[in-house]
Amino acid sequence: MLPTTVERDLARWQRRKEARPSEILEAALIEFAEKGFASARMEDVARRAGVTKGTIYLYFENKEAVLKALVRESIGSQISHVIAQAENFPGSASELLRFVLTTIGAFVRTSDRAVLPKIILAEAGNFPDIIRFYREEIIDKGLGLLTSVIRRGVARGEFRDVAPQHAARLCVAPILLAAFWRTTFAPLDSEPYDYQGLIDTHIDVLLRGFAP
Amino acid sequence: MLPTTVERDLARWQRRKEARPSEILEAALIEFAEKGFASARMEDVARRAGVTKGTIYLYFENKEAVLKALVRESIGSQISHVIAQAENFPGSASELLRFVLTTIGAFVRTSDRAVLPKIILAEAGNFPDIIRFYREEIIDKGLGLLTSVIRRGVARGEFRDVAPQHAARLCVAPILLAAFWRTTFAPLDSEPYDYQGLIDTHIDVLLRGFAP
DNA sequence: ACCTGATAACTGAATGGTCAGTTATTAAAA
DNA sequence: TTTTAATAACTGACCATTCAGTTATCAGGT
Repeated sequence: MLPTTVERDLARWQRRKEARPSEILEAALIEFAEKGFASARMEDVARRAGVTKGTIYLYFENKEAVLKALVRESIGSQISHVIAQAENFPGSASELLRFVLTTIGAFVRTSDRAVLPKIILAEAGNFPDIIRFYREEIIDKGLGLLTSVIRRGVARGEFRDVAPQHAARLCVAPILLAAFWRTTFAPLDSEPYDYQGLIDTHIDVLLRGFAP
Repeated sequence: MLPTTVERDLARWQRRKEARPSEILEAALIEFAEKGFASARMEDVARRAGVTKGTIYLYFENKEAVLKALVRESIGSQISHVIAQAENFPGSASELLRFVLTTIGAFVRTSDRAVLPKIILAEAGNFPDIIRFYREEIIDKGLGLLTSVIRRGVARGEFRDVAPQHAARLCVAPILLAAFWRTTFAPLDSEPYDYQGLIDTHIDVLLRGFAP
Protein backbone atom coordinates (compact mmCIF):
# COMPACT_ATOMS: atom_id res chain seq x y z
CA MET A 1 0.00 0.00 0.00
CA LEU A 2 2.76 2.43 0.91
CA PRO A 3 4.81 3.76 -1.97
CA THR A 4 8.06 1.86 -2.36
CA THR A 5 11.31 3.64 -1.57
CA VAL A 6 12.27 3.27 -5.20
CA GLU A 7 9.16 5.03 -6.38
CA ARG A 8 9.68 7.69 -3.78
CA ASP A 9 13.29 8.32 -4.68
CA LEU A 10 12.71 8.24 -8.40
CA ALA A 11 9.58 10.33 -8.35
CA ARG A 12 10.08 12.87 -5.61
CA TRP A 13 9.59 16.27 -7.12
CA GLN A 14 11.00 18.52 -9.76
CA ARG A 15 11.33 22.26 -9.98
CA ARG A 16 8.89 23.48 -12.63
CA LYS A 17 8.46 27.16 -12.03
CA GLU A 18 6.83 27.83 -15.40
CA ALA A 19 4.21 25.11 -15.28
CA ARG A 20 2.99 25.51 -11.70
CA PRO A 21 0.61 28.45 -11.89
CA SER A 22 -1.52 27.04 -14.68
CA GLU A 23 -1.54 23.58 -13.10
CA ILE A 24 -2.65 25.07 -9.83
CA LEU A 25 -5.42 27.03 -11.52
CA GLU A 26 -6.59 23.94 -13.37
CA ALA A 27 -6.76 22.01 -10.12
CA ALA A 28 -8.46 24.88 -8.30
CA LEU A 29 -11.15 25.12 -10.94
CA ILE A 30 -12.06 21.49 -10.43
CA GLU A 31 -12.07 21.69 -6.65
CA PHE A 32 -13.99 24.96 -6.55
CA ALA A 33 -16.53 23.55 -8.98
CA GLU A 34 -17.00 20.44 -6.90
CA LYS A 35 -17.24 21.87 -3.36
CA GLY A 36 -17.73 25.57 -3.94
CA PHE A 37 -15.07 28.15 -3.21
CA ALA A 38 -15.60 28.37 0.54
CA SER A 39 -15.61 24.63 1.17
CA ALA A 40 -12.77 23.74 -1.18
CA ARG A 41 -9.55 22.92 0.68
CA MET A 42 -6.24 24.34 -0.45
CA GLU A 43 -4.61 21.05 0.40
CA ASP A 44 -6.88 19.25 -2.08
CA VAL A 45 -6.14 21.83 -4.75
CA ALA A 46 -2.43 21.29 -4.11
CA ARG A 47 -2.64 17.52 -4.22
CA ARG A 48 -4.57 17.64 -7.48
CA ALA A 49 -1.93 19.94 -8.93
CA GLY A 50 0.79 17.54 -7.82
CA VAL A 51 2.35 19.85 -5.25
CA THR A 52 1.92 20.64 -1.56
CA LYS A 53 0.00 23.45 -0.02
CA GLY A 54 3.01 25.66 0.56
CA THR A 55 3.80 25.74 -3.13
CA ILE A 56 0.53 27.42 -3.96
CA TYR A 57 1.53 30.31 -1.73
CA LEU A 58 4.73 30.78 -3.74
CA TYR A 59 2.60 31.69 -6.73
CA PHE A 60 -0.57 33.17 -5.26
CA GLU A 61 -1.02 35.52 -2.38
CA ASN A 62 -4.00 33.69 -0.92
CA LYS A 63 -7.07 31.67 -1.74
CA GLU A 64 -9.01 34.63 -3.05
CA ALA A 65 -6.15 35.49 -5.43
CA VAL A 66 -6.45 32.02 -6.96
CA LEU A 67 -10.11 32.63 -7.72
CA LYS A 68 -9.36 36.07 -9.12
CA ALA A 69 -6.69 34.65 -11.39
CA LEU A 70 -9.11 32.00 -12.59
CA VAL A 71 -11.72 34.58 -13.50
CA ARG A 72 -9.19 36.77 -15.28
CA GLU A 73 -7.49 34.11 -17.37
CA SER A 74 -10.60 32.13 -18.21
CA ILE A 75 -13.26 34.36 -19.54
CA GLY A 76 -11.90 37.76 -20.33
CA SER A 77 -9.96 36.67 -23.37
CA GLN A 78 -12.90 34.69 -24.76
CA ILE A 79 -15.19 37.69 -24.64
CA SER A 80 -12.73 40.02 -26.33
CA HIS A 81 -12.21 37.43 -29.02
CA VAL A 82 -15.92 37.14 -29.79
CA ILE A 83 -16.34 40.92 -29.76
CA ALA A 84 -13.47 41.33 -32.20
CA GLN A 85 -14.98 38.78 -34.56
CA ALA A 86 -18.39 40.42 -34.28
CA GLU A 87 -17.01 43.83 -35.16
CA ASN A 88 -15.94 42.87 -38.66
CA PHE A 89 -18.82 40.53 -39.28
CA PRO A 90 -20.08 40.87 -42.85
CA GLY A 91 -23.64 39.49 -42.67
CA SER A 92 -27.04 40.63 -41.41
CA ALA A 93 -27.96 41.21 -37.78
CA SER A 94 -29.75 37.85 -37.59
CA GLU A 95 -26.72 36.06 -38.96
CA LEU A 96 -24.47 37.86 -36.52
CA LEU A 97 -26.75 37.07 -33.62
CA ARG A 98 -26.85 33.44 -34.65
CA PHE A 99 -23.07 33.40 -34.87
CA VAL A 100 -22.57 34.98 -31.44
CA LEU A 101 -25.04 32.72 -29.68
CA THR A 102 -23.63 29.62 -31.35
CA THR A 103 -20.14 30.61 -30.25
CA ILE A 104 -21.14 31.22 -26.64
CA GLY A 105 -23.20 28.05 -26.76
CA ALA A 106 -20.24 26.00 -27.91
CA PHE A 107 -18.14 27.44 -25.10
CA VAL A 108 -20.77 26.57 -22.52
CA ARG A 109 -21.29 23.06 -23.89
CA THR A 110 -17.65 22.10 -24.04
CA SER A 111 -15.38 24.25 -21.88
CA ASP A 112 -14.62 23.31 -18.31
CA ARG A 113 -14.68 27.06 -17.61
CA ALA A 114 -18.45 26.98 -17.84
CA VAL A 115 -18.57 26.40 -14.07
CA LEU A 116 -17.13 29.79 -13.27
CA PRO A 117 -20.35 31.80 -13.39
CA LYS A 118 -21.80 29.48 -10.81
CA ILE A 119 -18.79 29.74 -8.52
CA ILE A 120 -18.78 33.51 -8.76
CA LEU A 121 -22.51 33.78 -8.21
CA ALA A 122 -22.18 31.79 -5.02
CA GLU A 123 -19.46 34.01 -3.57
CA ALA A 124 -21.01 37.31 -4.57
CA GLY A 125 -21.57 38.45 -1.02
CA ASN A 126 -18.07 37.67 0.18
CA PHE A 127 -15.92 39.15 -2.57
CA PRO A 128 -17.40 42.39 -3.83
CA ASP A 129 -14.39 43.21 -5.96
CA ILE A 130 -14.49 39.92 -7.83
CA ILE A 131 -18.15 40.52 -8.51
CA ARG A 132 -17.46 44.02 -9.72
CA PHE A 133 -14.72 42.77 -12.00
CA TYR A 134 -16.94 40.05 -13.41
CA ARG A 135 -19.80 42.44 -13.82
CA GLU A 136 -17.74 45.03 -15.68
CA GLU A 137 -15.44 42.81 -17.71
CA ILE A 138 -17.75 39.99 -18.65
CA ILE A 139 -21.38 40.87 -18.20
CA ASP A 140 -21.37 44.50 -19.26
CA LYS A 141 -19.18 43.73 -22.26
CA GLY A 142 -21.26 40.73 -23.27
CA LEU A 143 -24.56 42.51 -22.84
CA GLY A 144 -23.09 45.52 -24.61
CA LEU A 145 -22.24 43.41 -27.63
CA LEU A 146 -25.67 41.81 -27.79
CA THR A 147 -27.44 45.09 -27.21
CA SER A 148 -25.63 46.71 -30.12
CA VAL A 149 -26.36 43.78 -32.41
CA ILE A 150 -30.05 44.02 -31.60
CA ARG A 151 -30.09 47.77 -31.90
CA ARG A 152 -28.54 47.41 -35.34
CA GLY A 153 -31.15 44.83 -36.31
CA VAL A 154 -33.95 47.11 -35.20
CA ALA A 155 -32.45 50.09 -37.04
CA ARG A 156 -32.15 48.08 -40.24
CA GLY A 157 -35.72 46.87 -39.99
CA GLU A 158 -34.62 43.26 -39.57
CA PHE A 159 -36.08 43.09 -36.08
CA ARG A 160 -39.23 44.66 -34.81
CA ASP A 161 -38.98 47.28 -32.10
CA VAL A 162 -37.91 45.25 -29.06
CA ALA A 163 -36.19 46.90 -26.09
CA PRO A 164 -32.50 46.11 -26.72
CA GLN A 165 -31.41 45.86 -23.08
CA HIS A 166 -34.16 43.35 -22.35
CA ALA A 167 -33.72 41.46 -25.60
CA ALA A 168 -30.00 41.06 -24.94
CA ARG A 169 -30.75 39.28 -21.68
CA LEU A 170 -33.25 37.03 -23.41
CA CYS A 171 -30.44 35.98 -25.73
CA VAL A 172 -28.07 34.81 -23.00
CA ALA A 173 -30.54 33.44 -20.48
CA PRO A 174 -31.06 29.96 -21.96
CA ILE A 175 -27.35 29.57 -22.62
CA LEU A 176 -26.47 30.48 -19.07
CA LEU A 177 -29.14 28.15 -17.82
CA ALA A 178 -27.54 25.39 -19.86
CA ALA A 179 -24.22 26.15 -18.18
CA PHE A 180 -25.77 25.87 -14.73
CA TRP A 181 -27.53 22.70 -15.69
CA ARG A 182 -24.44 21.05 -17.08
CA THR A 183 -22.40 21.85 -14.00
CA THR A 184 -25.05 21.01 -11.42
CA PHE A 185 -27.82 18.67 -12.42
CA ALA A 186 -26.32 16.84 -15.35
CA PRO A 187 -24.66 14.22 -13.10
CA LEU A 188 -28.14 13.22 -11.89
CA ASP A 189 -29.46 12.61 -15.39
CA SER A 190 -29.61 9.06 -16.66
CA GLU A 191 -29.21 10.17 -20.26
CA PRO A 192 -27.25 13.27 -21.25
CA TYR A 193 -29.28 16.37 -21.99
CA ASP A 194 -29.31 17.63 -25.56
CA TYR A 195 -27.70 21.06 -25.14
CA GLN A 196 -27.21 21.49 -28.85
CA GLY A 197 -30.92 20.95 -29.40
CA LEU A 198 -31.77 23.49 -26.72
CA ILE A 199 -29.54 26.14 -28.22
CA ASP A 200 -30.81 25.49 -31.75
CA THR A 201 -34.40 25.76 -30.58
CA HIS A 202 -33.51 28.87 -28.64
CA ILE A 203 -31.98 30.67 -31.64
CA ASP A 204 -34.87 29.58 -33.78
CA VAL A 205 -37.60 30.77 -31.41
CA LEU A 206 -35.72 33.95 -30.62
CA LEU A 207 -35.23 35.05 -34.22
CA ARG A 208 -38.86 34.39 -35.03
CA GLY A 209 -39.82 36.33 -31.94
CA PHE A 210 -37.69 39.27 -33.07
CA ALA A 211 -38.94 39.21 -36.65
CA PRO A 212 -41.19 42.12 -37.67
CA MET B 1 -25.31 53.63 24.99
CA LEU B 2 -25.65 50.57 27.16
CA PRO B 3 -29.16 49.37 27.81
CA THR B 4 -30.47 50.61 31.10
CA THR B 5 -30.94 48.12 33.87
CA VAL B 6 -34.64 48.65 33.58
CA GLU B 7 -34.67 47.77 29.91
CA ARG B 8 -32.45 44.77 30.53
CA ASP B 9 -34.62 43.45 33.32
CA LEU B 10 -37.78 44.02 31.36
CA ALA B 11 -36.48 42.57 28.13
CA ARG B 12 -34.44 39.45 28.94
CA TRP B 13 -36.00 36.68 26.90
CA GLN B 14 -39.30 34.96 26.49
CA ARG B 15 -40.37 31.42 25.82
CA ARG B 16 -41.81 31.33 22.32
CA LYS B 17 -41.71 27.73 21.23
CA GLU B 18 -44.15 28.22 18.36
CA ALA B 19 -42.51 31.23 16.80
CA ARG B 20 -38.87 30.15 16.94
CA PRO B 21 -38.54 27.80 13.96
CA SER B 22 -39.96 30.22 11.43
CA GLU B 23 -37.96 33.10 12.87
CA ILE B 24 -34.79 31.06 12.66
CA LEU B 25 -35.53 30.11 9.06
CA GLU B 26 -36.20 33.71 8.17
CA ALA B 27 -32.89 34.75 9.68
CA ALA B 28 -31.03 31.88 8.06
CA LEU B 29 -32.37 32.78 4.64
CA ILE B 30 -30.95 36.27 4.96
CA GLU B 31 -27.58 35.12 6.25
CA PHE B 32 -27.23 32.32 3.70
CA ALA B 33 -28.16 34.73 0.94
CA GLU B 34 -25.58 37.24 2.06
CA LYS B 35 -22.56 35.03 2.74
CA GLY B 36 -23.46 31.74 1.14
CA PHE B 37 -24.34 28.65 3.13
CA ALA B 38 -20.79 27.57 3.92
CA SER B 39 -19.61 30.98 5.12
CA ALA B 40 -22.70 31.91 7.07
CA ARG B 41 -22.20 31.66 10.83
CA MET B 42 -24.78 30.04 13.04
CA GLU B 43 -24.13 32.70 15.63
CA ASP B 44 -25.17 35.39 13.17
CA VAL B 45 -28.28 33.46 12.23
CA ALA B 46 -29.10 33.18 15.92
CA ARG B 47 -28.53 36.84 16.65
CA ARG B 48 -30.71 37.86 13.73
CA ALA B 49 -33.45 35.55 14.98
CA GLY B 50 -33.18 37.08 18.44
CA VAL B 51 -31.91 33.94 20.16
CA THR B 52 -28.56 32.35 20.90
CA LYS B 53 -26.77 29.59 19.06
CA GLY B 54 -27.93 26.85 21.36
CA THR B 55 -31.57 27.56 20.65
CA ILE B 56 -31.19 26.76 16.98
CA TYR B 57 -30.08 23.26 17.92
CA LEU B 58 -33.25 22.75 19.95
CA TYR B 59 -35.25 23.04 16.75
CA PHE B 60 -32.88 21.82 14.03
CA GLU B 61 -30.47 18.94 14.05
CA ASN B 62 -27.66 20.85 12.39
CA LYS B 63 -26.82 23.53 9.87
CA GLU B 64 -27.72 21.38 6.89
CA ALA B 65 -31.14 20.65 8.39
CA VAL B 66 -31.83 24.38 8.48
CA LEU B 67 -31.14 24.64 4.77
CA LYS B 68 -33.28 21.59 4.06
CA ALA B 69 -36.16 23.06 6.01
CA LEU B 70 -35.83 26.30 4.09
CA VAL B 71 -36.04 24.54 0.77
CA ARG B 72 -39.02 22.48 1.83
CA GLU B 73 -41.14 25.23 3.31
CA SER B 74 -40.32 27.88 0.73
CA ILE B 75 -40.82 26.62 -2.72
CA GLY B 76 -42.69 23.38 -2.74
CA SER B 77 -46.02 24.87 -1.78
CA GLN B 78 -45.73 27.63 -4.37
CA ILE B 79 -45.22 25.18 -7.19
CA SER B 80 -48.15 22.98 -6.22
CA HIS B 81 -50.32 26.06 -6.00
CA VAL B 82 -49.46 27.18 -9.52
CA ILE B 83 -49.93 23.68 -10.89
CA ALA B 84 -53.36 23.42 -9.29
CA GLN B 85 -54.42 26.72 -10.80
CA ALA B 86 -53.07 25.70 -14.20
CA GLU B 87 -55.01 22.47 -14.19
CA ASN B 88 -58.40 24.11 -14.23
CA PHE B 89 -57.41 27.00 -16.40
CA PRO B 90 -60.14 27.84 -18.90
CA GLY B 91 -58.30 29.72 -21.67
CA SER B 92 -55.98 28.92 -24.56
CA ALA B 93 -52.45 27.57 -24.23
CA SER B 94 -50.97 31.03 -24.88
CA GLU B 95 -53.10 32.55 -22.19
CA LEU B 96 -52.17 29.80 -19.79
CA LEU B 97 -48.49 30.17 -20.58
CA ARG B 98 -48.74 33.90 -20.06
CA PHE B 99 -50.47 33.32 -16.74
CA VAL B 100 -47.87 30.83 -15.49
CA LEU B 101 -44.89 32.94 -16.48
CA THR B 102 -46.43 36.06 -14.99
CA THR B 103 -47.03 34.23 -11.74
CA ILE B 104 -43.49 32.87 -11.52
CA GLY B 105 -42.20 36.25 -12.56
CA ALA B 106 -44.07 37.98 -9.76
CA PHE B 107 -42.65 35.50 -7.27
CA VAL B 108 -39.13 36.11 -8.48
CA ARG B 109 -39.52 39.89 -8.50
CA THR B 110 -40.97 40.20 -5.04
CA SER B 111 -40.32 37.20 -2.81
CA ASP B 112 -37.27 37.02 -0.62
CA ARG B 113 -37.26 33.28 -1.40
CA ALA B 114 -35.92 34.09 -4.85
CA VAL B 115 -32.38 33.68 -3.46
CA LEU B 116 -32.86 30.00 -2.79
CA PRO B 117 -32.02 28.69 -6.25
CA LYS B 118 -28.70 30.45 -6.03
CA ILE B 119 -27.91 29.08 -2.58
CA ILE B 120 -28.80 25.58 -3.66
CA LEU B 121 -26.83 25.82 -6.88
CA ALA B 122 -23.77 26.83 -4.92
CA GLU B 123 -23.97 23.88 -2.54
CA ALA B 124 -24.81 21.29 -5.15
CA GLY B 125 -21.59 19.36 -4.70
CA ASN B 126 -21.78 19.21 -0.92
CA PHE B 127 -25.39 18.11 -0.37
CA PRO B 128 -26.47 15.62 -3.01
CA ASP B 129 -29.75 14.86 -1.29
CA ILE B 130 -30.81 18.51 -1.17
CA ILE B 131 -30.05 18.75 -4.86
CA ARG B 132 -32.03 15.62 -5.59
CA PHE B 133 -34.98 16.92 -3.61
CA TYR B 134 -34.87 20.26 -5.37
CA ARG B 135 -34.49 18.59 -8.73
CA GLU B 136 -37.45 16.28 -8.23
CA GLU B 137 -39.82 18.52 -6.31
CA ILE B 138 -39.23 21.86 -7.97
CA ILE B 139 -37.51 21.53 -11.29
CA ASP B 140 -39.10 18.37 -12.61
CA LYS B 141 -42.56 19.51 -11.52
CA GLY B 142 -42.08 22.98 -12.94
CA LEU B 143 -40.69 21.75 -16.23
CA GLY B 144 -43.40 19.12 -16.36
CA LEU B 145 -46.08 21.77 -16.09
CA LEU B 146 -44.56 23.95 -18.81
CA THR B 147 -43.91 20.98 -21.06
CA SER B 148 -47.53 19.91 -20.91
CA VAL B 149 -48.77 23.43 -21.60
CA ILE B 150 -46.58 23.64 -24.67
CA ARG B 151 -47.51 20.17 -25.82
CA ARG B 152 -51.16 21.15 -25.55
CA GLY B 153 -50.51 24.31 -27.55
CA VAL B 154 -48.77 22.35 -30.27
CA ALA B 155 -51.56 19.76 -30.38
CA ARG B 156 -54.20 22.47 -30.72
CA GLY B 157 -52.29 24.18 -33.50
CA GLU B 158 -51.73 27.29 -31.41
CA PHE B 159 -47.98 26.78 -31.43
CA ARG B 160 -45.82 25.47 -34.21
CA ASP B 161 -43.98 22.24 -33.73
CA VAL B 162 -41.33 23.16 -31.13
CA ALA B 163 -39.66 20.51 -28.98
CA PRO B 164 -41.58 20.76 -25.68
CA GLN B 165 -38.72 19.83 -23.37
CA HIS B 166 -36.50 22.52 -24.89
CA ALA B 167 -39.26 25.09 -25.15
CA ALA B 168 -40.11 24.62 -21.48
CA ARG B 169 -36.57 25.58 -20.53
CA LEU B 170 -36.70 28.62 -22.76
CA CYS B 171 -39.75 29.73 -20.79
CA VAL B 172 -38.05 29.70 -17.40
CA ALA B 173 -34.54 30.77 -18.36
CA PRO B 174 -35.05 34.54 -18.42
CA ILE B 175 -37.09 34.45 -15.23
CA LEU B 176 -34.42 32.48 -13.40
CA LEU B 177 -31.80 34.82 -14.74
CA ALA B 178 -33.80 37.70 -13.30
CA ALA B 179 -33.76 35.95 -9.93
CA PHE B 180 -29.98 35.57 -10.03
CA TRP B 181 -29.59 39.15 -11.11
CA ARG B 182 -31.79 40.54 -8.40
CA THR B 183 -29.99 38.62 -5.67
CA THR B 184 -26.46 39.20 -6.93
CA PHE B 185 -25.84 42.17 -9.15
CA ALA B 186 -28.75 44.42 -8.36
CA PRO B 187 -26.97 46.00 -5.37
CA LEU B 188 -24.28 47.25 -7.77
CA ASP B 189 -26.78 48.99 -10.04
CA SER B 190 -27.23 52.73 -9.67
CA GLU B 191 -30.81 52.55 -10.88
CA PRO B 192 -33.05 49.51 -10.31
CA TYR B 193 -33.39 47.13 -13.20
CA ASP B 194 -36.83 46.90 -14.84
CA TYR B 195 -37.71 43.25 -14.16
CA GLN B 196 -41.30 43.74 -15.16
CA GLY B 197 -40.19 45.05 -18.55
CA LEU B 198 -37.88 42.08 -19.02
CA ILE B 199 -40.60 39.57 -18.26
CA ASP B 200 -43.14 41.35 -20.47
CA THR B 201 -40.67 41.42 -23.34
CA HIS B 202 -39.86 37.79 -22.69
CA ILE B 203 -43.47 36.63 -22.87
CA ASP B 204 -44.05 38.74 -25.93
CA VAL B 205 -41.00 37.46 -27.85
CA LEU B 206 -41.63 33.91 -26.73
CA LEU B 207 -45.25 33.74 -27.86
CA ARG B 208 -44.38 35.22 -31.23
CA GLY B 209 -41.54 32.72 -31.50
CA PHE B 210 -43.94 29.88 -30.77
CA ALA B 211 -46.63 31.11 -33.17
CA PRO B 212 -47.15 29.00 -36.31
C1' DA C 1 -54.14 36.53 45.87
C1' DC C 2 -49.47 34.55 46.91
C1' DC C 3 -46.14 31.03 47.22
C1' DT C 4 -43.44 27.12 45.48
C1' DG C 5 -41.79 23.42 43.20
C1' DA C 6 -41.59 21.22 38.54
C1' DT C 7 -40.87 21.65 33.74
C1' DA C 8 -38.98 22.94 29.60
C1' DA C 9 -37.18 26.93 26.85
C1' DC C 10 -33.14 29.22 26.53
C1' DT C 11 -28.31 30.68 27.35
C1' DG C 12 -23.31 31.01 26.67
C1' DA C 13 -18.92 29.21 27.73
C1' DA C 14 -16.26 25.17 26.57
C1' DT C 15 -14.86 21.61 23.19
C1' DG C 16 -12.89 19.75 19.32
C1' DG C 17 -12.04 19.57 14.67
C1' DT C 18 -10.84 21.95 10.46
C1' DC C 19 -8.09 24.66 7.53
C1' DA C 20 -5.80 29.02 5.62
C1' DG C 21 -1.56 30.65 5.87
C1' DT C 22 3.65 30.47 7.80
C1' DT C 23 8.26 28.83 8.26
C1' DA C 24 12.29 25.94 9.01
C1' DT C 25 14.35 22.64 6.27
C1' DT C 26 15.59 19.88 2.10
C1' DA C 27 17.33 19.14 -2.36
C1' DA C 28 17.15 20.28 -7.46
C1' DA C 29 19.36 23.13 -10.51
C1' DA C 30 22.83 26.52 -12.12
C1' DT D 1 28.99 26.33 -3.94
C1' DT D 2 25.01 29.19 -4.10
C1' DT D 3 20.45 29.88 -5.13
C1' DT D 4 15.68 28.99 -4.79
C1' DA D 5 11.66 25.73 -5.77
C1' DA D 6 9.41 22.87 -3.04
C1' DT D 7 8.27 20.44 1.15
C1' DA D 8 6.03 19.24 5.55
C1' DA D 9 5.41 20.27 10.10
C1' DC D 10 3.42 23.87 12.58
C1' DT D 11 0.36 27.82 14.27
C1' DG D 12 -3.58 30.29 15.22
C1' DA D 13 -8.13 31.60 14.19
C1' DC D 14 -12.48 30.27 13.32
C1' DC D 15 -16.83 27.99 13.99
C1' DA D 16 -20.28 24.07 14.36
C1' DT D 17 -21.88 21.62 17.99
C1' DT D 18 -22.54 20.39 22.95
C1' DC D 19 -24.10 20.70 27.60
C1' DA D 20 -24.23 22.31 32.39
C1' DG D 21 -26.49 25.81 34.24
C1' DT D 22 -30.16 29.66 34.24
C1' DT D 23 -34.70 31.53 33.99
C1' DA D 24 -39.56 32.10 32.24
C1' DT D 25 -43.83 29.92 32.84
C1' DC D 26 -47.38 27.45 34.94
C1' DA D 27 -49.99 24.14 37.88
C1' DG D 28 -51.29 22.95 42.27
C1' DG D 29 -51.14 24.01 47.01
C1' DT D 30 -51.83 27.45 50.87
